Amino acid sequence: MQNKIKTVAQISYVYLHIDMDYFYAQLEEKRHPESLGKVIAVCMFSGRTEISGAITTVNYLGRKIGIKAGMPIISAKKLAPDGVFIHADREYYAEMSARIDMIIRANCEKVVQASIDEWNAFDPNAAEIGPKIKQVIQNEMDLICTLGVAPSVLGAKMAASKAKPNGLLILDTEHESKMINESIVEAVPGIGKKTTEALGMIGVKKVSDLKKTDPILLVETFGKKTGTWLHDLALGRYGAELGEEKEQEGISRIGTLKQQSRDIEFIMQKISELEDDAKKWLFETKKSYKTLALIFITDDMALHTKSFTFRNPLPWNEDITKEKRQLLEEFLKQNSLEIRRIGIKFGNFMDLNGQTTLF
DNA sequence: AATGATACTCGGC
DNA sequence: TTACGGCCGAGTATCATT
Repeated sequence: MQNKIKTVAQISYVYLHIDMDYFYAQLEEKRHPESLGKVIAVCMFSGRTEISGAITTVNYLGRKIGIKAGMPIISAKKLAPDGVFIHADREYYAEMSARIDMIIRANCEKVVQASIDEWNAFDPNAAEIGPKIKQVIQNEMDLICTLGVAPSVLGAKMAASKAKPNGLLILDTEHESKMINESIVEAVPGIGKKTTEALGMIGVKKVSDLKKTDPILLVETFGKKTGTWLHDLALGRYGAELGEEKEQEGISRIGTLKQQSRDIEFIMQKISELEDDAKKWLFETKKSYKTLALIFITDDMALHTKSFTFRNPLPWNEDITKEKRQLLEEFLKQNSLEIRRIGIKFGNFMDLNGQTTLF
């Protein structure tokens, strides 16, 4: 304890993860003061029946009584008969997200937006900047969020997960590896149900258990990429890079049919509506695409896709009636179930000379 | 064996 | 016990090419 002046190298707290708490529902709370003290859930209504649809986000009051994203609205209403159920307004959420993005960019050296309500950032002074960002978002937008600050991107993200809602957790190298090692493997982003189950079979429950696991076994079980990554995790090699901001790789629109159907004209009609909307985006962003896909959700809720890649990129206004119909007919030939929801996706963006638009 | 393209499925919010 | 949206990127399977 002699050397109290020793500076904990600030360079070790370089990454931030910023996560808006129950983002859509929090925004709607502000617009619906009558929801104060109540469950508020943001919903996507399919238009099929009065209440058919699913929950997108719910506040913590709702989560406490078991309402979750993805749940049918009718199930949620049974759990919270007095809850406030709001139509999703994605445009508004995107606007608010852009404002938060500006606040974060004004404060950090490097920023990558990870989703509509999540950011990763780099700054040598992350430990000082983190609390400040939280305060500015609170003051300027009246919104709460959770921040994690740590020596690695992974540590920052896991710190935020642990601290939410309305939290701030700053970890140095030692506490970061302690937190990660003591976590159950499922808490690590990138480890889902399947990997968790497979790890459980070889006796791995916590990240620290990975230390006792033969790396060769990990590679044999999970393949080179995942196996090596898991071994690195055990050794405390979390990887430091922030990654590059990625361009959007596709544009898709999905909708629910008024009733389930196998009628080609009826389905083609719905596809055209969705196509028009997606093409607006292609036009506005000046994208040409090489891949066209149709997305089918059958009566049993299973999702299927059929896609077609053109030899050359197509401009937004090129007629693709023939290809659409072909994909639909092919699907109907291979599947006997009725279609409940239908979608269209344009992807594999290129400029018209065939150069990729992604870096 | 590694790499890349394509088609398709899964999972998070 | 069922019920059920609309996106996105990541992951996986398969095949051709090197």
